[in-house]
Amino acid sequence: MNYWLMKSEPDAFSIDDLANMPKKTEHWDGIRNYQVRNMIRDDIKKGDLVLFYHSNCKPPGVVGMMEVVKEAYPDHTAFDPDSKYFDPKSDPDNPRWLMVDVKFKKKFKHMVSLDELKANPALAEMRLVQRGNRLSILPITKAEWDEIIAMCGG
DNA sequence: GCCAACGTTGGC
DNA sequence: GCCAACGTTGGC
Repeated sequence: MNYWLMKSEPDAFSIDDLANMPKKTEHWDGIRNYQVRNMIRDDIKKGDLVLFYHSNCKPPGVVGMMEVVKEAYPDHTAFDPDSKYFDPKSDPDNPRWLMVDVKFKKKFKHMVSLDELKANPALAEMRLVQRGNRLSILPITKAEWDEIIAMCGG
């Protein structure tokens, strides 16, 4: 069992949007970074738990929890010329981009803002709070997961 | 294979 | 809207 953090801009797709999906489940599409693609391909497993992070908003922070319910499969938006994620170099016979499906588990009573994450010494090693981090999916240790769950008020 | 130009992310 | 960080592209 691994732990992850996934970022989304709430204007585009928020935790409430996920909670309102049929079966509270959606595919996490649009990943166009090779490091993140490799994590999806190799490391993200069914049953893994994921923090939902709202980025590029006020305030940014962790707002809830979800679970991986389907492991890596081709990201079909790469083949759709009308999609903003269209990538003409992704061959349907050898897809370059992958995605997983995630299911809503819980919205935190108290969102854990980026400021709070940065202020907690136990989380100083998280890549999220280090400068220059731009990956949209990050691995989280069990200790970090437990720390953040303790901060969110359940 | 170097590296400048360019595009994107995301906090502020 | 600014801009630092940094990944990607493409000329050479």
